[in-house]
Amino acid sequence: MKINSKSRYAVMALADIANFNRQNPVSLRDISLRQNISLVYLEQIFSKLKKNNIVKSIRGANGGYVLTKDPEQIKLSNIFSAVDEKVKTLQCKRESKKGCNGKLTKCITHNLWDDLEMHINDFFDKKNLGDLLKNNLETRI
Amino acid sequence: MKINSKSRYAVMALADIANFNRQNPVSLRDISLRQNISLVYLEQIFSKLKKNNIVKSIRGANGGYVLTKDPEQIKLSNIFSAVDEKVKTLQCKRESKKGCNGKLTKCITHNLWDDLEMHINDFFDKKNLGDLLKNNLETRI
DNA sequence: ACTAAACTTGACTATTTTAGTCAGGTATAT
DNA sequence: ATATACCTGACTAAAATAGTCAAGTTTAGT
Repeated sequence: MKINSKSRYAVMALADIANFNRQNPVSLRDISLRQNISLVYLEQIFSKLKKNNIVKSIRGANGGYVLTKDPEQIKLSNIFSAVDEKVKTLQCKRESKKGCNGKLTKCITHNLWDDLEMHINDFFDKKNLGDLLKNNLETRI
Repeated sequence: MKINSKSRYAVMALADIANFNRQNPVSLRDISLRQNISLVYLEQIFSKLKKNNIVKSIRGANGGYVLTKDPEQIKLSNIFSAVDEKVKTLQCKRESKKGCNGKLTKCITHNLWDDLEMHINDFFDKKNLGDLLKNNLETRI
């Protein structure tokens, strides 16, 4: 089980913005340098974050990105769904309360994966950007 | 985030053994048919489970595999470590309490991934094969 | 008006991982 | 004997990952 780089970078970049400047726009170039993430890759990621209304962009010289909300109001689950990170532990379809893989009964491990999925999603739903900043007051980059 | 097929199959197959017969050896062929998993793939998986002392094999005609312990004593974390499933949400090294990616401070999201990793591992440490069987008494395959 | 800084978009690609297959064994209950 | 079952390692097609590349558009500042 791994977190993919898009999600990881998205969280890092947003935390960087929140950490560095909450008023003025922060340019991707700065984030790229501070967090050591490819600029062009960041552009891809921020395009999605913008579409999902997590950041807004300010164009032109001295432009950049700003958070649309307080860090406390941005849940990790919001960020992940924006960059298409999916927690998917079940192979068979969740909707079919019974019947996996064309059979009549639920597969034997169905409830287990379902449980785990809820567990992880719950975690992401409870953590927000603000929590990250608190955690890193003394060790921030 | 996904569970890979080796881990998923390992859990399914062990649950199948526990569910189907706790005394006599269960052949991979039977598991393959019941759970719809490739026989040769199962052989790969069981080779690892055996090395890690989760099952023992009985060779020859009417042979197969038996659990080495009660289902209640086989934790999912045991199974996963046997088939090399790793929960790895951190990119940087856990050991370095400070200092990620060659920098002097922890990266801003370090504690978050660390937290998540513990969360998931904890879950796998608490669940055992026996729990699976209980969950599936009425809907077993 | 110009221009450099900054964002935008979509196509493309090398590498790695995943999810297996294939071939050719060895061991043993009946 | 021999069929059934386990055992091992090399191999591979397909998908996902982690980006790069090229060619823009927009706009703040001068």
